[in-house]
Amino acid sequence: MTHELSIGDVAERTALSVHTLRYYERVGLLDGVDRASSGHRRYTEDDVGWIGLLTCLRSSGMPIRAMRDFAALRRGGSATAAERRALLEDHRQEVLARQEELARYLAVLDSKIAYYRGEEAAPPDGARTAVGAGSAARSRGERR
Amino acid sequence: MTHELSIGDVAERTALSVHTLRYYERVGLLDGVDRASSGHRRYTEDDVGWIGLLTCLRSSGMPIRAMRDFAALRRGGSATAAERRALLEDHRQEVLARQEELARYLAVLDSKIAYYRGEEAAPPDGARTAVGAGSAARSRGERR
DNA sequence: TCTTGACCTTGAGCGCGCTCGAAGCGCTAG
DNA sequence: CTAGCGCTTCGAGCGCGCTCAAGGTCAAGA
Repeated sequence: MTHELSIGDVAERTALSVHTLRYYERVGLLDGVDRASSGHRRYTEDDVGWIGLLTCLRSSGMPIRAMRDFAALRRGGSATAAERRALLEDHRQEVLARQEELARYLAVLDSKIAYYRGEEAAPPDGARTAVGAGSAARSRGERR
Repeated sequence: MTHELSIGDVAERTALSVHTLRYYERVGLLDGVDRASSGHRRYTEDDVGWIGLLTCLRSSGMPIRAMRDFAALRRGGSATAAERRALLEDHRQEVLARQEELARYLAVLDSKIAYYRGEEAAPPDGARTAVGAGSAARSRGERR
């Protein structure tokens, strides 16, 4: 009764486009998706679950490259469980760091907004108000 | 005594590259940067403050396009204060929403990690664990 | 005097993550 | 029978935010 899912079905359920699903497969995030005799992809419930996890990683800011590594480990089976866990824990730290960073920016925004409300004194358009600047330096791209 | 700053000085102080500073000017985020007789840019402390605010907006996920709008309003002087405030408040909401979203993904990650610790039962690699899926649908690009 | 280096402009290039166009096949409803 | 739709592949294209290369000017130090 597991009426194997078409790419369109999966697109609907995961809120990804069929384009993106095919793209994810191309770049190595999804492997071994079954095919019907017609050549059409047939996804299992497990595939959908895995795609859900991928979406969680992606939407929380993990780059495709790292997701690919994670997918590769998964291919390696239970022997790679510790590595996968480590990867997830690293990512968890990134997410926490990002949250904290956002909190700091929020504080800046709040003070700016307060200034515009005329409830607080602040310099004309944003001197002094900036976050550390020398603090968190380089990189990363987030998404959603 | 306000020894006007060169682009290199500002790059150092803002942790942006000189390329980025020139790019920001090109796309309309910074206007009317003074020039020395040599044609070299000379930034004021106020410029540095404004760039700090821009960096805050950018790093908290505001796209360049919206920043451009904000810069345009600023050009409009005090008459646009209310609009600028509204823009900042909208952005504040975005940041809050993003934080909450990250919190949800964090919960997923935590349960996955717990599973890998063998402390919790979870399906083989991520069925069922996904966030709402039909919830927050489209868009946005974040950064840092 | 010569060299170095920070600056200038213009325009091209890049990495990322999709997104789409073209051409074609196959199932199903009318 | 045929129209239409959803699927297939392959490769190109796009939006974003930088980033860099080329070629030139200028000013200070060895």
